[in-house]
Amino acid sequence: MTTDNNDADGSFDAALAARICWHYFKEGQTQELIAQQLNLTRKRVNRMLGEARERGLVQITIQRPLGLCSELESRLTNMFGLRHAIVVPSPIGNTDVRVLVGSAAGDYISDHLTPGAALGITWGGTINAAAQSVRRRSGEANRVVLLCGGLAESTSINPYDNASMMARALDARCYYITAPMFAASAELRDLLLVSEPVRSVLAMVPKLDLALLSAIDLTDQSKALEYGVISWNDWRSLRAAGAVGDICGHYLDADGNLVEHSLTARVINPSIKSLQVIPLRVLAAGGASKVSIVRAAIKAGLCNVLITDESAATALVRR
Amino acid sequence: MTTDNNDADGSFDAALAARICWHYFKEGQTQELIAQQLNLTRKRVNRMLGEARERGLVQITIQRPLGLCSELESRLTNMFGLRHAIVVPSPIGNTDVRVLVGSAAGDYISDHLTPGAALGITWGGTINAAAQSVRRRSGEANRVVLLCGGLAESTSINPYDNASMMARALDARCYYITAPMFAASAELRDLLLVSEPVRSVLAMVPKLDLALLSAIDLTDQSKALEYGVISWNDWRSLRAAGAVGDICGHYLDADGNLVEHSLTARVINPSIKSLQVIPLRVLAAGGASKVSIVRAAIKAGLCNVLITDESAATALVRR
DNA sequence: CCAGCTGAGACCCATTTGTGACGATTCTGG
DNA sequence: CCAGAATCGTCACAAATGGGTCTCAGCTGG
Repeated sequence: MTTDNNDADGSFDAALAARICWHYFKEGQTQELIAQQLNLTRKRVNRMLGEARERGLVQITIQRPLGLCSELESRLTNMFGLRHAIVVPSPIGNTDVRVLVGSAAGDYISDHLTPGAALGITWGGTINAAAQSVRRRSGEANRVVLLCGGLAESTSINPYDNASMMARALDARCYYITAPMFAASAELRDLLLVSEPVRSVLAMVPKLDLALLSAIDLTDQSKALEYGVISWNDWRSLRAAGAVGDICGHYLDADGNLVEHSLTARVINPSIKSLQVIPLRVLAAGGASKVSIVRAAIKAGLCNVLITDESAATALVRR
Repeated sequence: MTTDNNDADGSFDAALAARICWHYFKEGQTQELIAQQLNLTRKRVNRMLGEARERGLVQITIQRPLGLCSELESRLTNMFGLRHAIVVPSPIGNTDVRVLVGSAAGDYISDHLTPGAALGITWGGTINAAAQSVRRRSGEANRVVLLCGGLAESTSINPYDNASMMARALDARCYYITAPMFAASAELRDLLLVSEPVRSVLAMVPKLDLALLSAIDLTDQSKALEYGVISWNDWRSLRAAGAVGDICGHYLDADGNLVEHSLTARVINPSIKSLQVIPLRVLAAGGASKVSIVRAAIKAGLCNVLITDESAATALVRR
């Protein structure tokens, strides 16, 4: 009874969990019965089901289009000239909208990432959720490129974490920018950009097939602020300079123009141009706080596929 | 609030159902809360959730490989030289094994049917379940070809029904053999085989990319008998002639050889040869009663991908 | 016009599920 | 070997779920 955990995780019997999930979700049996048959306690079955869902071992897909949302989708597509728009219902409970949008993003990736294709990703809760809900595949020679530098201080959500999760789910080779998100000085940044291995990873960006981008906002609910990615001071001065958020380290104002700021000279990221030539630039962001930066990103040509939620979509199509 | 039912079905609000499913499965809210938010009764939400699952509007996928089964899978693959083998847990309740195997078959189709590809299918409960659980797609120019004739008397599961469901799920053009499964006489069969439109549909078969085949057994639990597809007399004489079942109307003995019988001269179906050249010949069949015919099908070169359940797989690898 | 049918909501109840408390068992580090 | 921690099973209970019945309104066909 070998349990080959290809997950880098010791204490979780994926084989057993999969079997339990099968009987529960596919066969529709009761947890009690499954426990009896498998010689487990009901409690155990219950917990493993929960854990399996959390780990994305069971994937639940809802047939699109999602009705009401599809009208918003076509209006977004037409209004902004997008390739695709996907709108999911806004949470009615206190669920994190990022999980929902991310889940839809994972589905989108699963459907549009062809074998052998290269995927660029950024970081954040949305991307994290996407990685969790992307359909597992193996042996399709995909590559994942992380489009930003790392954070030394491990927050709950770390770029390297995001990338590694996504790569694991896709059985992809993963390329990291081995540099901080913000270099200590502009000089250091310029140095790092042209030095290996950062240079060659950044050189991959224009050849990516698909980029999964997230939007960092600069509202007072900004996660970047909460996680301490940017200082309170930077937050204030960025806002003062007109920035409404950033895409992959490019700070934009409401019209999609680049904002100059002391921080922008220290960011280690792919150039705007190299992002703009990626065929599918998927921006996944939901919630009211992301509306401005999403609109800016579209204007800046950084997004031709939008995945968002109903509330943000409604705000976007107004005006 | 337009409800565009592209399903050929009046009384079912797919948009609403999708929204309910989203809040329930993705967001994890309670039926009560969803009902409140959407101004529905809890009962209604409950019923729509059930209906949505039945209609395959929500798809639940469990990350493969399914542990214990994966050992059986590799043994099957090696022992019979298959391209793939997929083994799902046998039902522990009184669930129909065909639904489970069919569901796995639907997943397989979803993963392996490339855009523009042509899919041949047969009929039966397994295929029905597969059609229900295949991931919906649209605009991918797939084609579905039904590989057998029809049954005039509408049983609960009719070939034309299966084909139409599958085609609808894939947004595919569907090609039917406009002839009975068994012609009234051998002469009529020969006539039909060379006459339009039967001839040209059969001519498509060798060019199919993927065939989803089911196995009809001749045990005393045979569904063919139950549904009255073959008479009790034929059943007896076919068994007496050594047949253990049929694949797409080709009756085989335990070693995979064709069985001669008065019935075989009246079957309207694609030739063995034309089936054998299809790159992916997926046989989906589970349960103890199918073991012999599955083994025969593999020997006859009618199957290079097998989807079955644990009990059948165990029996197959023994001996 | 009315008996009968159908579908939907209201209400009710048995089952199933999620979760917390508590005690037993195993693991771990000294 | 032992103390403490972590894990796991048992029990209990509240919440959530899935069916059932009942009733009523609207419609149907005679």
